[in-house]
Amino acid sequence: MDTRTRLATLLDSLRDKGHRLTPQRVAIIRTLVEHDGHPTVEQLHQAILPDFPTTSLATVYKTIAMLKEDGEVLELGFGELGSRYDGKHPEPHPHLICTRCGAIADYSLQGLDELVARMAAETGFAVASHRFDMFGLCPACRATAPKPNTVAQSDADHATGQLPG
Amino acid sequence: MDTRTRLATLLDSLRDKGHRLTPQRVAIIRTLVEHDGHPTVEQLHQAILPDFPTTSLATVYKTIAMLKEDGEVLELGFGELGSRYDGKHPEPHPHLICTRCGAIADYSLQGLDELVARMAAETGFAVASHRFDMFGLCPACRATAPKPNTVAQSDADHATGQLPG
DNA sequence: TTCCGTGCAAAGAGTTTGCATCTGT
DNA sequence: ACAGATGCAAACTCTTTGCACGGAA
Repeated sequence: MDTRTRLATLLDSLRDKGHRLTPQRVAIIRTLVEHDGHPTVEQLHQAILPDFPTTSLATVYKTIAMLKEDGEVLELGFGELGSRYDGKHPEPHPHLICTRCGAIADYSLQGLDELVARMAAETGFAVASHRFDMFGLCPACRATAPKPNTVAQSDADHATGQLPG
Repeated sequence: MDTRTRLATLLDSLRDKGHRLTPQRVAIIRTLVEHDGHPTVEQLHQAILPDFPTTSLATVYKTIAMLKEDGEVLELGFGELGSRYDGKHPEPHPHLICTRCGAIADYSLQGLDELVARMAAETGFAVASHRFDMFGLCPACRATAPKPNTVAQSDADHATGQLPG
């Protein structure tokens, strides 16, 4: 599903559920769906301010809360990196997080769902969702890093994109 | 390694690194290592208050920060469940989290490290650590739950223990 | 004796909430 | 018209920090 279809489908779905499509909401959702990374609440807010200068942070939080309830956004809470959101691919999938530049790359691992199902069967848990994240240095930071183990953090954005998987 | 050995080794290691072994620290660390679950900061604090009534929350946080730096405790940050700590097995391992009663069970999945290594090789990331959590209903809550999909949260403690894995 | 650790209180960040106003339907 | 959304500010939780006192080594 391409971004345009995803946006239209999402908006339809929200309308069907009785949610109102205010300009602010549409702007937030559009940004979320079109964003090629894993934006923070702050980034979403900044992105729509030019179009809707009075939009408050609270509205962004409320809109995200609504989307979360409907399962239309994946929330990635990190301790220090803050919370990031993925409105493009709301289904659980592995992430690779660079502890130096903060880049977050998606990865699709075939067979993961089966693995989760197997663990569920073995333990008796009814697994509804999961989270699989890996932390380390992205290729770019690896090349630049003084020492391969040094862990720092910055806001470099040279690798905020996706990985083929 | 049994709990007793783990405690002694950890204390030795801290001493070797020049940290002072105050009674409060020893109490916090002992509780952390002996705890059969994944205690919160608050729980650790409450646990040592009977022995050291003046201990502050700040000291617990500072002690945990020290242990984290030394890699002697695994921090599990959850959005709503708060942060939990594992001082028994600080190495990354999968967890099964019950979204109804809050129970957190450990699980050891053989072959996980190889899987992570494979993903690292494919993506070029230098993976230093990872996190793999599954969310759903534990066996006990499954049996009690009105509907298998209902997700609620409480502080039931009927299943805070470990799973064989 | 010397720092490091402790404990209190204040500060801080991120997120949520109450409420009056506004608006999509 | 009216239920629902917005925006502002206050509140809230969890965690960190500054600083003077106290205690481990």
